[in-house]
This record gives sequence, C-alpha cells and structure tokens, in this order.
Amino acid sequence: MRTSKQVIFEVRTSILAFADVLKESSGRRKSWEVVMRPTAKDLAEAAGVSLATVDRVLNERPNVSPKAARLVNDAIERIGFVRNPAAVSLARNKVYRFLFLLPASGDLYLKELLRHVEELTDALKGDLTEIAYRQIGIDDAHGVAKLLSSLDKEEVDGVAVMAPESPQVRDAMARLLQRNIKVVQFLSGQEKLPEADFVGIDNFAAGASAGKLMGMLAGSHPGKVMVIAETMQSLDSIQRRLGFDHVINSAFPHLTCLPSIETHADEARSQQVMARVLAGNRDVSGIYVLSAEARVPILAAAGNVDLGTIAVVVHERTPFTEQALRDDRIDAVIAQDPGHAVRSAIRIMRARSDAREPLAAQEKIRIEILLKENL
Amino acid sequence: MRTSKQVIFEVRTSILAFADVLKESSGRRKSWEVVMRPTAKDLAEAAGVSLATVDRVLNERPNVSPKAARLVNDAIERIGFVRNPAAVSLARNKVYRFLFLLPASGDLYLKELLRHVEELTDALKGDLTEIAYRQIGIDDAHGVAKLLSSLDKEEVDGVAVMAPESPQVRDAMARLLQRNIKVVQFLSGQEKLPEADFVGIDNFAAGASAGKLMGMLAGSHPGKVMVIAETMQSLDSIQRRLGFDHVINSAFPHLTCLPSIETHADEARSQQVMARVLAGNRDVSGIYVLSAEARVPILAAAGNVDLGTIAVVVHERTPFTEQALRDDRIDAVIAQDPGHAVRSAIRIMRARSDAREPLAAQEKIRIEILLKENL
DNA sequence: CTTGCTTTGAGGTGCGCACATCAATTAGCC
DNA sequence: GGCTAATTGATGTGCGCACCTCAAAGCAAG
Repeated sequence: MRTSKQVIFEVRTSILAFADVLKESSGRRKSWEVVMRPTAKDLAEAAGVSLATVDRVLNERPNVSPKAARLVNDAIERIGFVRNPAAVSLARNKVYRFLFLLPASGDLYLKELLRHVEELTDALKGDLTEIAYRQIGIDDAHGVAKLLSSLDKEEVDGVAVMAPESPQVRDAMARLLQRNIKVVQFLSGQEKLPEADFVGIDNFAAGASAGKLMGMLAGSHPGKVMVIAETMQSLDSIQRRLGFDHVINSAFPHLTCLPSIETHADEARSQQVMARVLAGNRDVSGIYVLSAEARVPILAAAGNVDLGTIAVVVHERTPFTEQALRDDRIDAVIAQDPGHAVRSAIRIMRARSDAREPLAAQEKIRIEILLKENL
Repeated sequence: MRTSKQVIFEVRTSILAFADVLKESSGRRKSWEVVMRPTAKDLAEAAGVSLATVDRVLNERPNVSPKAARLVNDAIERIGFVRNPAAVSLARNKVYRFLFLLPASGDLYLKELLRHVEELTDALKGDLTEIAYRQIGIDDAHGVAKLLSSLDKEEVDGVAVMAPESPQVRDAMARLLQRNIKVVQFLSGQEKLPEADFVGIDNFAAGASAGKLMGMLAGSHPGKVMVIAETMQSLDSIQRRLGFDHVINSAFPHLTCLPSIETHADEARSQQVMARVLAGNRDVSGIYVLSAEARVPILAAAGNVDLGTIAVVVHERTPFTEQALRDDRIDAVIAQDPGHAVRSAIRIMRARSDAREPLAAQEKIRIEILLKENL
C-alpha cells in the first residue's frame, strides 16, 4: 500500500540527489502522486477497523475498547500516519482566539509589546487565529483574577498573562486550565504554575549577564555601581538584582553595589534621589537599570553625570535605549525580543489547543546582549 | 451580509472584554457561527461575478478581463476577504519540498546545522513540508552549480544554498529563480543575488561586535591580539576581520591586531604556527577566532598560553564553545542560532512558494552575544 | 451576417478529515 | 436465555477552496 506511495523523501542521507531518487520510484512523475501520504482510510485498513473507529480513537471520543485503541495506535506507528493538519483545521473550521492580558503602563517596552501584538493581529488574520489584548492596572491583582475568571471557553481558547505575582492570579489561572483554556505565563516573574507554559527569560541569569557586562565595562579600578529599579517589590527585580550582585561580588570585587534606588516611575523623585546619591558618591563608575523602563532613570542620571565616562547597562530594547546605545549614553542592553515573545506565546497556545507539544527549542526566549555594534 | 458575521474580533482596543463584545453580537453563541469569515462565495456575490471568475482572479488564471479583475479585487478589499489557507492547502493537496545544500565539512557548527535540519525534517512531517539536504565539497563551486542546474521544479520547490561565492553558483541560482524554484542564500557571504532572499548575519557587524567585546575584555594596558581564521579567502572572513579591526583601531588603540593566521583546518599546522607567533609576541592579551570552527585553534592555543588570563572571543555556539565558555577558556561567543536560521529559511521558502511575503521582522537573524552568564 | 476568439457562468468533483446518525454486533449480567 | 449497555460499522454531510469541463454570451474583423 504505502511502499509505493512514500518513497521519495525517505532518503535524507545526502548521498542521492532528488533526481536519482525519483528514477527509482517506478516512473511516477507527478509530485502529488509520488508523495501521497497515508490517509485515515489507509489507517482504518491497516488497523483492521472501520473509519468510524479510527475517528473515535483519533479524537478521543467515548466508547472505544482498549483493544481497538491499541489496534489503531499500533497501525499509526506502523504506517507512519500523521493527520493532515489542513484537513483537520478545515473540517473543524475553528478559529483560535487568544487574549493577551497586559499591564496598563506607559513604559516603552510595553509599547513595543503592544505594537507586536497588533502587528500579529493583522498578520494572523488569514491564519485562523484571532488575537486580542486587554490591559489592567499593574497592581490590580484582584482585577486580573476577576477578568480571568470571567473568561468563557466559548469565547477564548487561550490567555497569555503578564501580571503581578499573587495567589489570586495563580488560582485563577489554575481554574482556567481546568476549564481547558490554555494559559501562558507571559514575561512575568510570578512563582510559576508548573502546569502552565512560561514564556520569558531567567531573570537571575539576566542580572548576572548585566553584572558581567558591567564588570567588563567599568574598568579595573575600584568604584561604585548604582542600581536603579522602578520597584523592588517584584520577583523579577529581586532575581535580577541577585544575579547582578552575585557576579559583581564574585568576579569584580573592586566594584561596590549601592543599595537599589526605586523610582516608582516618578520622574521628579528620581531626579532628586539620584542627584543626592551621586553627590554622596563621587566614585560611581557604573549604573545598572534593572527595570523595563530605562528612559526616566537615564535621563535623570544624564543631568548629574557624564554618561559617556561611566558604564551603563540597562534592560530592554526600545527606541530610547537603541538611540542611547548609538550615542554612547548606554553601553549595553540586556533584552528579550518582544516580537519573539509574542509569537512564541501564540505558537504555544495554538499547539496546546491542538493537543500538540510545542517545539521547546524554538520557544526558548534568549537573553540578548545588545551593543552598539550588533543592533 | 458580513456585518452580522465578523463583529467579534474587530475590537482590539482593550476597552471591552470578550464577554461584553459577545453580548452585542445578536445572541449568537457558537463560536463557529460568530466568527465565520467571508468565503469565496461571498466574494463572488459582493463582486457581482461568478465563483468561476473569482477563482480565475484569485489564482491568476488566463482570460480575465481587466474589469472583472478590478471588480473582484475591490470586493476583496471591501469585505476583507482572506483565503482560508487550510482549504487552499487541502484543495491543492501539495507537499512542499525543500532542499538544503550545505558544504561537506567536519566542523562542529555544520554538525549543529545538520542536526537542526534533521530535527525539522521530522517536526514538519505533518506539515505538508518535506526537507532534504545534500552536502558538497566546500570548494566545489562547479559541483554546486551543476547540482543546482539539475534540479527540477517537479521535484523541488525551493533550495537553501550555503556555498562559496562564485559566479557559476550565482548564475545557477538566477536560473533556478527563472524556473520558479525559490532560492535562499543561506549563511553564506557571497555577493548577494538581490532577487533571492538571504538568511544570515551581517559579518562586518559580527566582527565589530567581536572587536568591542575584545576591547572590553582585554583590559586597558597595551597588548597584541591574535586573529585566527580557517581561511581568509572567503568574504565572510574578510568582512569579519574588517569589522573587528575597525572597532579595535578606533575604540581600543592600545591594542594591536596581528596579521591573520590561517589554519586551513589543519590541526598540526595550526599548532606550529600559533606556537611560533605566541613565542614571538609575549604580550598577547587577546585571541579572536573568526571562523566557524573554534575548536582546533583554541585547543592549539591552550597548549601555548593560559587561556584563563587572556581575552578569547570566537564564533558560533557548539558543544565545544559552550563548554569552553563555562570553564573560562573562552570569554565570549558571537553566534547566529542555527535552528533559527534553518526554520527561517524554510518559512521563507514556504512563503515564497505561496506567493506571500515573509514576515521580515521574524526572519532577521540576530548577532547573538553569549557569555557564560547567558548561555 | 458569419467566423473565430475571448470572456463569463454554471456545475461538478475531490482534497482529508470531523461530526452526526442509525443499525448491527458484542459483552456483561441476572 | 433474555436483557441492557457498551462497542462497532456503515454511511452521509460539510468545511473552503482548486481545478476541470462545457455551454453561453460578448466582441471583433472580415
């Protein structure tokens, strides 16, 4: 049955060219004849059951005897049956709908995220996939939990949640999973729900990378390093700080990290605090901004010191950090590609919706290091 | 017609939750009813022509009057018609077949590439996409050109070519394009064929990034930098060297680059040459390996100096460079993710085969910087 | 007007699968 | 055996589109 059908691309050993292989395939020329793959009908035949039973097994419908299931599954292995995803998707005629739940904040990285979400919204129009997003106040764990609880399987197939860590949210996500709505923990450092997928970076490693770059940039004479955060309440910030300190202390002992300065996204306040700290520490040789929003602290610092002479490491690629990198106000950026993150979350939700495993390798978000030279 | 059909996901302004939107959609509940998108039939109706004509326009068949084409295209815009790709692919029932043409060489990066190609071969089994690869001697431009010329549209839909730059190969690729076989210039630094897509990095920028890292790592006292290549014949190598020198000379003038050492993949020879150079230059503070194969030169260097004390920058992530990064024999790696490169090439060939534009943003291969901390 | 050509319409078939219905068979149990 | 419940098979329909055939209509030149 199948032997005459799928000969062609079995050969991947790089020994034979396609042309050679083709000649062996009994003179059949037209590609659609040569590569035809086993269909559900072939499967039924091979398993010695009816198409209806094959359908029951494939789609996990009730009332299937263990024996029948075994027969079919064995046959699947044997003939190498793979469902034609196009046919599946056509027959189901289902449109996947995914929701991104993002914090409401004005920071530039979030803007980039939104931009990518919107871009993909259009790009996936043709792809049976519809994307929507919703923003909720950064501290409103209750609101997030409430929104999550209100989602209906009929309306949403999956949610990517970027939210503050909180037991309420965790529970809400767990309940979503029980209702078979897929959940992706998106770029947020909450204590992870192991049943849900996570898209994002290891923040300890990100902080450590920042530390290494800081050490490489700051020179070999003793100096102090300012660490600036929007808030140190979040797990993300804490882990980055831990990673940063670890590397500085162990590999660059001539550098001293100052206590974290928290800006709380308040521009005036940042100015004041930074001016005070810089006045009190004339030997600052590095600045590390560990929150996603680098603009406010860097502009504040620029008013007090010459950024060109001290090492500056920040997080996230934004129009601002990109420009600052170019004109040497910033020396290095630790980034996680927002476009990749969004696409990854969508791919994962799609795969889960189809009960497939996502390709782990592709979905791993890397900690990127950006210099002026590799922008 | 359509107004009642596709209301749901128009709202992306993050103001409304899905539930709210749903309530407005006239009480229809089942998702497949709510989101039904306009079909070709709707298109025909909207355009005031027959389904046959719509088909003719969509698939660019002959014998269509300009007027009819206009009618259809206008209607497409008006009602937002997008072909259901699943239905298209099912009806065409076409399997895409792509060939990777890679150099025959034992280096570790190529091994990684092959691994990813083989991985995707399996992963795409279900996806109407079959991948094969073929290897040809690194210098055999004639062989490459000959193989390319022998390809038949019936057998191959696209080729990703990683081959030495040569007019023969360029011409062969141009002829392939004329025969409507898609071509991707894959990780190779030939003077580009502008009509064909390119997957890979900017090697000047890669060399510049290496230079910056070298400067950051090598310290502030004067020193020499060894530059090691497999060969300086290829454009890749030349561009990397140029980028490297540019940064070193302009930003780190206390460092001096030595002339390139060519290993020609010959282990014994590398040992000798490097020993001689290291003996003649006691003040080497950095080593830059600009070819894809870092193992041979690094092992050779390890026999002559203490790699822990000098700055080492190499290219490409392989099991070897990864391990060497961990145990501090190497300080930084400039990498282009082979998995991403392979997937990107495949996505581009698929998009081109369907006469779609690939998503530029997604297909850009980044110059990654790897430190011990962000592996 | 006829001849020959282009353009349009109408209709059918099939891609591979999901899903539904109904009848037929089998198994479990008293 | 007789009963119910679980399990199978047979069969049909439709998803949205590509591709094909044939007939009808339009159009131009002679």
